[in-house]
Amino acid sequence: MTDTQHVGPARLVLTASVARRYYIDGLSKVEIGEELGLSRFKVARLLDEARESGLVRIEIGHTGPVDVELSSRVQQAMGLRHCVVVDTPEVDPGSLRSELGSAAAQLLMEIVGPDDVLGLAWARSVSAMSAALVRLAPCSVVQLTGALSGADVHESSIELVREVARIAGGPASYFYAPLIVPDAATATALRQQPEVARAMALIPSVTVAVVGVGGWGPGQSTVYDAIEAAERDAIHVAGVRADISGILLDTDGVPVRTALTQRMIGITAEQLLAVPEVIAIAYGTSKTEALRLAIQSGLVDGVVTHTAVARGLLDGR
Amino acid sequence: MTDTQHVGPARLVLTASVARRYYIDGLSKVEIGEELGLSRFKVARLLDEARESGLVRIEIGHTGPVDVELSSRVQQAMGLRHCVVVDTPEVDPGSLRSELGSAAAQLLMEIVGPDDVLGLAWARSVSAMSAALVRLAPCSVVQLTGALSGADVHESSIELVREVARIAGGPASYFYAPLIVPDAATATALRQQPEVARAMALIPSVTVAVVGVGGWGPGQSTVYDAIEAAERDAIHVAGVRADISGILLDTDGVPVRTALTQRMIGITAEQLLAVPEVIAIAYGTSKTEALRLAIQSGLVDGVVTHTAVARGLLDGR
DNA sequence: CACGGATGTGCTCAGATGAGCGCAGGAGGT
DNA sequence: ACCTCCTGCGCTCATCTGAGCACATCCGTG
Repeated sequence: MTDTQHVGPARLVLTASVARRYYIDGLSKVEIGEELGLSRFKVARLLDEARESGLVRIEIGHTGPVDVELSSRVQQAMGLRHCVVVDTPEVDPGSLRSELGSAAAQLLMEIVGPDDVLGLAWARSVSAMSAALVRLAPCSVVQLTGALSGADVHESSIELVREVARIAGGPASYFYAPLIVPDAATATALRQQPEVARAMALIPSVTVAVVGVGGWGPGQSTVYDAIEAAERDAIHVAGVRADISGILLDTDGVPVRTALTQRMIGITAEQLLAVPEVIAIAYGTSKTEALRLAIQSGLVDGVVTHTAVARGLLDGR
Repeated sequence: MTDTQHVGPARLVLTASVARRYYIDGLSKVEIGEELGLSRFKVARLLDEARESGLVRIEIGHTGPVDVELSSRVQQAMGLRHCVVVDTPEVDPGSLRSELGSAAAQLLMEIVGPDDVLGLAWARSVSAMSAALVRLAPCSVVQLTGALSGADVHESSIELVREVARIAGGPASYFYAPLIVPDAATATALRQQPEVARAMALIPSVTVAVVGVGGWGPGQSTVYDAIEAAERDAIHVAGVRADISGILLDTDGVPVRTALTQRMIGITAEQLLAVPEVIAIAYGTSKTEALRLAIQSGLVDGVVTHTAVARGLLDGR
């Protein structure tokens, strides 16, 4: 109850001595006890007291741009295998994207080995990641989705795959096709093209995939931005709230098949689920709920994001 | 050598998770190992790494006005039984004195028990201490030195003893005599007065003494300020550099007998040495060296001072 | 291909540690 | 004075932990 009950300065200093000897100098409690003429129990109790009273503070700190402590909390809270939270005050989407791209690149460099098969979905953030990659284990690189041309896109899905494969020094599997085609028949036809079929046949062998995440709203998803208003609304009415590189998730994070699904060339929800390690990159607070759904879906095993989104994930619970 | 060698973010976050589970949540290494699928050795190594890399920081903090960490360091470095360092930016001697008086009072309230016999030397800082005393175990209080009248002194040595005894609720032993008399014969005569002799006979029974410390220079020692210039210089030439409530110490911290010694009514160096616990109050950076000598003399067992002096003590080594 | 060094991992075993228990001394009520 | 509660202390025993060792793997070199 009385948390700040009065303790005299002599005891305070004694406690500090014990804490310093233990935590800073690394002595054992027995040694401290012998040195100061205390029983080891007394030493242990003083140490407990020191921590409870806040006399010793233990902090887990930043080392560079990633907030490891927050990363760790999000990882645990959301049940993720990997989580990297970049601590940045940046709000400009472009700068944010390149910072996260860099962090994702570092993560990839660390976790991808020569026996892995790396799958890349098309997303501006994945593209930003490739720009920050400086080396990579010599793994195969597989294209997961068709490309989507946009105003600020200088790289196509194919060029993304080829560039990453070049850095890795491994084989690349790619195909020329758009992510969205006008009708299901065209999609079916495209999928059956030998080149496309051969590339997509490799998808089940992918061990690490990198995908983007967006909400179902303007500016949050390149898919949303690429289709007609009527279809956007229909899909929203169907409950879709998030988009993982073309895979649409409803309000419960469950993948939804829509008319649009038929018209897309890329990895399916089932296939993505089968990938052992899926890393999602998400930036901008407006995507917080989309990211939550993506995690909830079980499709995503790792997340690269920034402080504001990470806080949102934790607070929303 | 390469202290900041490159470690990937995934490992960093894993390390942070382990550190959080261990230091914040208080799990054992075995539990963490089971939870994260690591051997307990791996967990231990990650924790070592975390501390070495500075990812976890352990700080011993301030609680109130005393800098417990610095206190503890000074205590250990100087081989003291007690040390209280008040963290204050204050430089005005009066304010400093009252802050240290308060700290010394708290220390005294803590360490004095009913079986102790408390001896008080005359010093402005000891007077400041009495002003901050709010309660005390019912111990005897003994006057150690005669009084010295000064410009800013409202309390005599006698009043000091009586006031502290009143707060403690114990018997007081005091005598009416000045600290310095004109000649040795007067001093001898005074010491033989029944009242003085009776009071001073109690000095050997003192278990805790509080004294002031000054350097041998203007404004640092009330003794220095109270005598003639010629005598000051002679004593300085004799090597005296510090003054513990009338006991003069040379450049090696060894008590020196001078002509002045004969003329003082108060505790002797031998008697002070015999007191189990002598607490010295010292403030002002100019007294740093005097305090060091006082500690070196072996007469002083506890110190109450402020940050600047404490730093000086440590750095001077 | 053999080699040595560097690195990462888990094992053993002695020593350190934590949880809970019982005891002693003091405070306060009757 | 007596009792009881409460706090602080050290003990025991089962568990945890650290230091050092042995082994596997990787990697560049001769």
